[in-house]
Amino acid sequence: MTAAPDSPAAGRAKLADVAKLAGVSVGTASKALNGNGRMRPETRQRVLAAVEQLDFRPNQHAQSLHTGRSWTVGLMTTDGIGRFSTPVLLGAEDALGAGKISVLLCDTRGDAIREQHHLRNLMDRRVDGIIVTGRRTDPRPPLKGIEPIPTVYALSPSTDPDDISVVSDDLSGAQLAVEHLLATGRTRIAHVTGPAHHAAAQDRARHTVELLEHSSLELATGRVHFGEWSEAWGRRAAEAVLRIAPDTDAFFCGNDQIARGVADTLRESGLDVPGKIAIVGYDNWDIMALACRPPLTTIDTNLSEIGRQAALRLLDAIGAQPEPGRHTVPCRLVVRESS
Amino acid sequence: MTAAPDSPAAGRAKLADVAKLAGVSVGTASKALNGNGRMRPETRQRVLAAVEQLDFRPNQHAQSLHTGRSWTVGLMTTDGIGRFSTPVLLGAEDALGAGKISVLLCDTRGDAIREQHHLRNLMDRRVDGIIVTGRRTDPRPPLKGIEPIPTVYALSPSTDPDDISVVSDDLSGAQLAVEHLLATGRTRIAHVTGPAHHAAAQDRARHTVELLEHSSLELATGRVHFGEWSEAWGRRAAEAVLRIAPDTDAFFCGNDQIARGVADTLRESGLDVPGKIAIVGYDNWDIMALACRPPLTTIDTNLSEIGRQAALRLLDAIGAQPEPGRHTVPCRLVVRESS
DNA sequence: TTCCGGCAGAAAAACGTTTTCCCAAGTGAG
DNA sequence: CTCACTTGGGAAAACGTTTTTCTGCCGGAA
Repeated sequence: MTAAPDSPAAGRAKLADVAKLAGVSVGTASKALNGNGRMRPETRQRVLAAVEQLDFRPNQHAQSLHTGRSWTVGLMTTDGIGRFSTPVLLGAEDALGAGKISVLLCDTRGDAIREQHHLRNLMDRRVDGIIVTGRRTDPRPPLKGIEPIPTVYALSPSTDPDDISVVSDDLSGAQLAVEHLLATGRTRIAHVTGPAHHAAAQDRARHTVELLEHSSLELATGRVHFGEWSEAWGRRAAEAVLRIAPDTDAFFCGNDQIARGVADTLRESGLDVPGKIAIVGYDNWDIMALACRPPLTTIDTNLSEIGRQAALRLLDAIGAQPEPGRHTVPCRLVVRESS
Repeated sequence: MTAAPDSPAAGRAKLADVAKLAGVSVGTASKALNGNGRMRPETRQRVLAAVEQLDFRPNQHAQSLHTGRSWTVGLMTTDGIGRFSTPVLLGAEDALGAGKISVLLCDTRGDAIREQHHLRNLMDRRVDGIIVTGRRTDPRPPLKGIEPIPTVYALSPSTDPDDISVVSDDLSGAQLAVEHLLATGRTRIAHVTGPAHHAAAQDRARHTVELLEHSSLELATGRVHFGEWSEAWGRRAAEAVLRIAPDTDAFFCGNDQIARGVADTLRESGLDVPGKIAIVGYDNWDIMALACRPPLTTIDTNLSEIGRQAALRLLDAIGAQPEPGRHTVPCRLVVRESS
């Protein structure tokens, strides 16, 4: 039982088949498809009809071999695909998919050997570009040995200012939080956040202090409480803050987990949130923010927008219009019941 | 200022360059590289040395064009890249990366149009295979129109039993939980889980009931408590259970969020966990399980192992050794302080 | 010496496009 | 009626491999 001559099982149609059916040469068929060259409209129609009839789809390997473009970009993530890189990744995939570009996923697990390995692989595949995303906002050293391949760093900027980076605007985040608290009448604000050696913690803390100074205020406890990005730390820190400054009327927390820890301690201490004390988190991690009692007011970092912009800037760079430097994406305030 | 003849900037070396440097023909150089054909060891060495010197790397597009293999598999995820698909995806990427195969990421966002679009794209790229992963364990209809491309369904099995599926073994999960509770002396066990229309909830509940019957026991409240996969539901359900059956001595929950909700209610009711009541969750979602007070004993579904196995079975299928059917991956009990 | 077999390596075909170059026929002007 | 141009379309080169086929050459046996 052999397949009928024009059955799909007879193997993918190639351009030569299309040409034969349309009664033209391969070259002409190609031109008809791509709109190049000049020919009678009627001829073009014949080719297009043949394409339709045979369900022809060009072989991308042949195309890529000839043009040198693979219509593929590599997406390197250095920390598994965590809570942070995932939205970035999806944003990028979305923006690229619209342009017929596919995403090759590479996870380095934070391992330099693996990173180098993936890099070779991407270069062997002649990817058109690379997006690098990391776990946190701390700057990272640029990829080495990718001379001619356009690259964009998302979330974690490159340490080289001549590279293209797209990052979250921590200043706008701190600003939204502080201004929101001030606008709702809070003046004795405590700041509890992650490890001091994380850029995210450090930057947000600095901005917070400066913004308060701008309004002639200072932190309720006189200092920033650095710790971990965990609920447990939030709980401990809340106790400490209340001991040092019982009149605190707001907590601005470095992330939603800390905020939730704070909320738990306050609730269990019988302190009304938001009646007596307001809480603002950071990240808008829905699972955390919504499960919190009460649901958290928080700062959304627009991660998928960061991914989208990284993709668009990569497209620009591939098109030879790179805009080097560090580009920021503003945050968004999400008001819920904790403030 | 032109680049030195053998500088990397002089453009990628091609096999012809290698051949010229080694003083052989391209064909011979190719054979030397791939270990095919016969030749004097010395000749092979000369070629290899040239490869080294020029840092030659074969053009994958040319290879693929000729061999018809792309050394690429598509990974279709139907629900963004959520908490469930991510580990599966990483497991698969890991297993495939070892075999020099790269992963093309496609997110359908649950949209059929988008799914079809990605499918065309994958076929145009002549991927060697496809892995499909979904949000939950509910079966899904098979991909349409991929006749000749090997496909494996991970996490969400295909409704067609002749397809290859790799899923989590809900029976083993329920078994580990129930046997652990029985072994630690609990006999009045309540089961709180997600929506009744989710296969995961339904299956685990059924197995739980059957396992208890096996030990001549029944559920503390006489029935399964279906609801949502949320902490809020866990909190409400715990109250209900305690009202109906105050002598309940253990909660087996359908996921870690529910378990955490239960834990919160119990703690706030002054009931000692695990002294008076034990709690077992499901999923081993570290963020939830560890932040819970006390840290949760829970069932780990080995998601990354599911991804790994899906990849291996896909490799088999690509190698023309498919093993159709539904393959299960057993769960693992993680004991912490809640039991 | 002649033949045959085996071996090293060269030459060429093939994979499926795109693009450049070229030719033939038609059109208009002088 | 020719000449120069334009226009439609064909032929062929190119992309960089792999694989198959082919050609000398050498050694050994008759």
